[in-house]
Amino acid sequence: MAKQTITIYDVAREAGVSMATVSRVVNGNPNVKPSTRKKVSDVIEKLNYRPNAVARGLASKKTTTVGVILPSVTNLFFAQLARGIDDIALMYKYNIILANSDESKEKEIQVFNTMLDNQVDGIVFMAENVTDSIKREIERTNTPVVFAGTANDIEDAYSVNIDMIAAYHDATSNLLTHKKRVALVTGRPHILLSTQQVEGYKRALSEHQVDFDDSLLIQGSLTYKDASNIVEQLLQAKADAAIIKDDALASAVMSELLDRGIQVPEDFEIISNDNSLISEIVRPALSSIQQPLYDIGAVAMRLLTKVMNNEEVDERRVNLPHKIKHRKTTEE
Amino acid sequence: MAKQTITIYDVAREAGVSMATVSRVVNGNPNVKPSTRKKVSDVIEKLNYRPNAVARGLASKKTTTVGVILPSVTNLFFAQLARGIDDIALMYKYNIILANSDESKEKEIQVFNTMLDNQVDGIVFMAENVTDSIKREIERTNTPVVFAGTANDIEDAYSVNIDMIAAYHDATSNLLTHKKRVALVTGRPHILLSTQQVEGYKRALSEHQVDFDDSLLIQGSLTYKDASNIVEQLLQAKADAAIIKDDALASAVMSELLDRGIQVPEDFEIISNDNSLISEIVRPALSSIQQPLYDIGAVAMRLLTKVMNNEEVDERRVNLPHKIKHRKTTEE
DNA sequence: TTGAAAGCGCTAACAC
DNA sequence: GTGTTAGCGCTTTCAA
Repeated sequence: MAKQTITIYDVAREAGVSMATVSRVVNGNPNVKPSTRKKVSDVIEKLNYRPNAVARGLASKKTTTVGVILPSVTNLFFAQLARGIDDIALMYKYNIILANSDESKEKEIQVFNTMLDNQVDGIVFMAENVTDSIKREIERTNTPVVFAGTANDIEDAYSVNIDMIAAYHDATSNLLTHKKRVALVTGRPHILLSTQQVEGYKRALSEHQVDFDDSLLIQGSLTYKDASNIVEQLLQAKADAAIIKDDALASAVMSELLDRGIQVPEDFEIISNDNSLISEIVRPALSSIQQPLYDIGAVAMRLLTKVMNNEEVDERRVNLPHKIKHRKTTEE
Repeated sequence: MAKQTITIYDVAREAGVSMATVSRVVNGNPNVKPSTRKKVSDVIEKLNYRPNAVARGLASKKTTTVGVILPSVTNLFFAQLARGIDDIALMYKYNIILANSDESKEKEIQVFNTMLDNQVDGIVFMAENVTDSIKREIERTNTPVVFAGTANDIEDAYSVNIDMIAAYHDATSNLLTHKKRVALVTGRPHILLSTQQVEGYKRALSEHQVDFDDSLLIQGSLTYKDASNIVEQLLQAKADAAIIKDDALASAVMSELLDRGIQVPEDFEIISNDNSLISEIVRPALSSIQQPLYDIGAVAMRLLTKVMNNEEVDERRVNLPHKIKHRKTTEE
């Protein structure tokens, strides 16, 4: 037997007031006499009334929920960002709809639109890169969108990130103090993120007066399963150090190197990029570019709350500080 | 300037039909003449009409969204489950609201109720253990709930899992073929999951005629940061093998062991339990209990769709098969 | 401080 | 096949 859903009308009747009054107490509207507030509250308690968020959403045109789109929950990089988003959302009493895009650009657009259908008040968007089609969707809607940890060059976009060029510049410079042939292993070429990383890398190179060597640049949709091939290329190119795009890949590469009797960091230094759990667990522990992942998520969500409330925001685009965390795969 | 939201009414007027007809074509109701279907579809296209899911939810009392509760997105174990859930939800056209409980039992109840407020059609619930208070909430609602990968002893609950007792029995037996002093590192005592794991462990022990030794049982809210303490205890107890509750902890323990010059697997064998990415990446690669995580999630979601549609389900409680995956931390 | 009433955008009988 | 209409449960003017 289905339990009866109890509505605002039931509460009103039972308390001997109008629906409007019940609505007011539920929403903390101050214009209610304390005694009637008490009376209504008691009835709410007694009847165990819970407002229907869907009806509320329809009537008020606000759902107090925000959508979060990320490539994959199993990707620790984005999962960390999600934590920051989640905490701040909770703090500002927004609900979260989290959706995987599964790294598929079609699904990305689909979940984006599903969120709009569900009348989310705003969206935090994360991806490895921003395609033109998703750009178009974002422009078409009035729903505010902020990018978190996602390279983008959209003029007036809300975005929080680190200065990726500077980060890769720093990592490269670090490596260049002990090593001669520093390789760079990034994601697919032509996407903005890779472009930025390569740019930082090249800047450091030229500062140190070393010529860019094409064979030291390895790019692609690489996962840890490609480690063996990558090591092959690295060795061929006589690399003695590398910056590697994520922790899983970096540790796989390191293991492969170790298996071949190459000492890390003596013969080969590594700087990774996620600074996830993995970097601490493997031996030797991975030195890593340290992005304030949680903070990026948190700041992005905070920014979104401002936009949703039409508050003034001074900077649409914020860069948070990064560091190079030296663990055991770089020399002192 | 806000773009005008266009409604079903606009489409109806423009197409010269009634709202009901528009509703019918939007919902694929067959009772529409092809020619008018075409006409309406064209207008929908032209006006770029998108149905408001909130209004639909209110009118139909179905939101076609399901809630997914998990302890943490950064926990790879649950993230894997979430993937399976997500894929099947997509297949059956359900939207997902995913919420972190942050391993807090209060937040767990809060997100549970928020989901009910939002009129989800069903919930997939994941946690390390099921408290009485969440049990009570689940009983209070008519919204179907299925447990995925979470130990529970609720009589008539929908639940998909592995046979944890058997899994730990198998792991222990395996270890016992080469080693004498097999330790067990589990989560907090007194929760059902740990109880099951200990039971499987003890069964194998007695089958192999070895007495249970209290000092070989290490329990608590352990994370990889506790590795050093755990190794201390392990060594003190003269353990030469261990089953360890998750990959992060297992690899941290292994690193600690290695640091102390103890050979794995020669001097010490390890079986881990998540079978995540981490187990493949670390060296030596972790042998592990292999749970069909993705499948557990997928089957749970499939089960939920049946319950939501009032379809017959023959088994409320399903156990999926597990395996012991031998990598490099166990002897052949 | 409170209530009446008109929607929010859609679905689902029911009638034609 | 198609249209009419009464809600779904709530918020929000507006008036009192």
